Amino acid sequence: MSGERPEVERGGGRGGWKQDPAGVQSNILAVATSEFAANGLSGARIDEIAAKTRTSKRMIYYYFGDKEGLYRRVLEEAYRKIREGEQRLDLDHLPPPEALAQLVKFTFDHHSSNPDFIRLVMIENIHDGAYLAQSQLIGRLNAGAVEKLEMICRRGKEAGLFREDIEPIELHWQISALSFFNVSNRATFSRIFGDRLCRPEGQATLRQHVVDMVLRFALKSHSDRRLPAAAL
Amino acid sequence: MSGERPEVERGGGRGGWKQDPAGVQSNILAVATSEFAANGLSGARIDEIAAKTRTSKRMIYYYFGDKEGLYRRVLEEAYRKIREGEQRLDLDHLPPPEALAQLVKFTFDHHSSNPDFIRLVMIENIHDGAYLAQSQLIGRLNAGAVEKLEMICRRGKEAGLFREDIEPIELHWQISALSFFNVSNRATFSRIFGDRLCRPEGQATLRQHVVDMVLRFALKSHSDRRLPAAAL
Amino acid sequence: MSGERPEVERGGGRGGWKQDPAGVQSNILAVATSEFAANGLSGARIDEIAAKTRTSKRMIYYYFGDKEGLYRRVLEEAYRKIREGEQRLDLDHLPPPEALAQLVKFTFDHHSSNPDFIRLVMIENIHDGAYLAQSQLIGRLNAGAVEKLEMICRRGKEAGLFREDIEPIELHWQISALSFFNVSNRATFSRIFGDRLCRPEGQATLRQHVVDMVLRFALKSHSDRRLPAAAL
Amino acid sequence: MSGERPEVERGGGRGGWKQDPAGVQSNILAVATSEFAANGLSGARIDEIAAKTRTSKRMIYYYFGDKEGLYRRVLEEAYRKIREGEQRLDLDHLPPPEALAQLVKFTFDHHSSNPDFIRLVMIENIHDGAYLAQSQLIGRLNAGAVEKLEMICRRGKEAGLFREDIEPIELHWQISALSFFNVSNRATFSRIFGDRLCRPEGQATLRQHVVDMVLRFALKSHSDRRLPAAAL
DNA sequence: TATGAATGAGGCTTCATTCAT
DNA sequence: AATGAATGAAGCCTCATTCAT
Repeated sequence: MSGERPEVERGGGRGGWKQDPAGVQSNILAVATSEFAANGLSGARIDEIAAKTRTSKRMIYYYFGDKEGLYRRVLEEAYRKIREGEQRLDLDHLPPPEALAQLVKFTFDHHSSNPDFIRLVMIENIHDGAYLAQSQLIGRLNAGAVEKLEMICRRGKEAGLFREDIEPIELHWQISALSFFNVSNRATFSRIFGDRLCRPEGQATLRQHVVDMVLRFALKSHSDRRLPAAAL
Repeated sequence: MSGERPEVERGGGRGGWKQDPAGVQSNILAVATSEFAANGLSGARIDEIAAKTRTSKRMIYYYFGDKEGLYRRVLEEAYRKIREGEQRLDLDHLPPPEALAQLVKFTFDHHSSNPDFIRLVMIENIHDGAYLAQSQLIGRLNAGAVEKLEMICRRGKEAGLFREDIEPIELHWQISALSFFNVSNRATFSRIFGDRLCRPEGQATLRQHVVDMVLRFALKSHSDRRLPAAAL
Repeated sequence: MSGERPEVERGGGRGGWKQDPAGVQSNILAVATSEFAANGLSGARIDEIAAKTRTSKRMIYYYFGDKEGLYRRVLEEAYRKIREGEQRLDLDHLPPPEALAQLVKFTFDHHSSNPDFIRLVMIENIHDGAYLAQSQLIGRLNAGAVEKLEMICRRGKEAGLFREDIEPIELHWQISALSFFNVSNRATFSRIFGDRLCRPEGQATLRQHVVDMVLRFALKSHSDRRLPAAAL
Repeated sequence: MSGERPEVERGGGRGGWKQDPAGVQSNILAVATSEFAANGLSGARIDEIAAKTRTSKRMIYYYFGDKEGLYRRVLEEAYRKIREGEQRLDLDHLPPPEALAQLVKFTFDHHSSNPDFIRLVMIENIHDGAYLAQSQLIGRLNAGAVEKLEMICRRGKEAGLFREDIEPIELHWQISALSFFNVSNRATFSRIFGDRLCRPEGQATLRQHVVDMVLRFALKSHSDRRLPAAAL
């Protein structure tokens, strides 16, 4: 997300990016994404965004109407790219516990590699999700976000490996919480408790333990098998 | 944190709050806390804060220097109050698993009841923890933030109930992640997946499952007991 | 400098001065020159400047960035105009003593007719020349400021009329001192000693005596001719 | 002037400078002198002055009424000290040309050693001498400022050494101009033409040449003796 | 004689946005 | 499809000064 400017290639060697509406727009969006991610909605500056763009401030208004319109589009694009990434994951051929472990690892890594997305979601939450609510696109996109987990859970329960009371959406909540927090609160956490958990070894451990945590929660244990579910 | 104005009692109904520097300052801080929590550092307006205060804009600068100075103090006070709340929790008399469960529940509830604090931490993370880094106070305060967990872990391991490779700081990370996300991402999560998990019953379930998750992670299971620690 | 507004002609009476960036800028500069000259850098008010302009306060920031940026440009323009005036003086055809006399008279008159320039230089000196130091332009402009004196001195010495130890730069210092002080300290001097020297007759005498002073200093006298240079 | 705080000795070792109105006032004046000299009337800050004082801002108002009142007193004190210094010069026993030379050297050095005074006069000129005009004290003080020159001129003319048309007040103007400019315009002059004339050797030369210049102007030369005065 | 607390007015600057072509 | 010039509104902050004891 951050710094990504695929459209720079567009226009070839003739410097002819003018008259390339799509290129101009995606250039603006790329710059705006970094700026909003870095500074928030109110903290980002249209002038700053324009300056880092290959066009002018005027074009931002031309294509996106106003600051909020630009922010909304940035948010939509961010969700779209993230969901696209998730789609590429194929877990159907794995045994359910393994599939779940892979999904957790993937989520953890994916969040970790997309800090701008995380920051945009944080920012959107600061705004009570008001802009997300306005977007039809995001609603549609996220419908399929728990599909994979639903499939895994179903298969896990059918195989008698997963506890019966496991709910896909809650599992999603838990996996998200642990993967999201890892990026969102890195700054304050490491300033207070040191950056050991943020360094590569710490991250590897954390990642493995998040997998463990989710599996231990979802899988039937010896005791679960002997006890009624309500006992816990 | 939010809405708390202990100084309102001072001076009573006779308007005698003049010449009450401490009261004026804490009034400003209370208002500023809500405003910064609601709108972020750049989004908050000094004029707006001043208007909701019983004093004038000028006094904000008199006591706090500038907007960032006020924000820094708000952040400090927020951490101070939170840590004060945590201090009141006494878990030494409980068996380790029970103590851990209580700590998790407390954290979950505490975060849930202090959304302004959560928002301030989110905001501070958007700013890369830059203001937190400037505060000596917060550094000192948080030194003791994992003390309780250290005690619980030590007792749990001595009793042979906790896995030997459990680390207090990591446990703190996990508990925080799950409790923090519950508040921080409520807006986007519920707009995407519905608000079932946010409603009272959903919250109760989530809370119990967070406890479960942490305990299942920390406690030795039947299989752990039979296998060497390295097996996991 | 003061009151000069060449751009007023642009656009005529039809109000068509919009879309005339150069005109707007020079209008701002003209007004700002008077205001800074009258009140100093800290004493001048952007609001006041804007009010006397045909455009708005906003445009000042649009074109000059901030108050100091405007002041810097004012200073640059002031030096530029002064140096331009000096360039128009042609002294090569006069015998050296006469040329020197003309140069002194010109400087005396020039300073006298450009009190705003004098005040700006006073103000800049109060600021330790900090803004002048930032300007590349002024450095370049002043490179040629003593050229005329160098020529006169060379010719004067070659003709055996000027003392050999006369230095152009020092002569410039002396001429400047006497011409500058005449304007810069007029207020205090006349309030203390009366305004006789400031009235036309007084100024005429002063002017003539400044010429005398400089010539007596630069020219070989009867006694100089008979004595070795070191005797003085 | 600058940094001079004679009252620091007052109060002895008992730290008892409280209840020492005169000491407090002169402390304020000393600080205010530096600040006004450094920053001008509008540039100086009451807060800054107060902070560098051993009392509080409130006392400045207590003793001096307002900012302008303080400035006026600073100006008065500055003139008083300068004139006091001048009084100590005794030239009556010297032959007139020598006396004049001594007076010029003294003035040149005196200005050079009192840059804060020079700056205050520059600042006062920026304000058109308005505050000086309000001060009765300064009027009285300066009455005697040309007395010495009057005496020297009278003696010089009586001895047939000085030109008859030399006027004390004009001579004062010339000496002042050259000595004042040396300090007042040092910043801009040296930034434009290099600091050669400001370094010790340059200053020594300049000083000697100012003496020469004044003497050559005042003294009858061979040619003056032979020609009628009007010829020049 | 002295003072800590408080302040209205006005300063500089920035912001997202629109005008007019 | 694109743009240089212009802008009203509002932001943050500072200033000299006074209040009340």
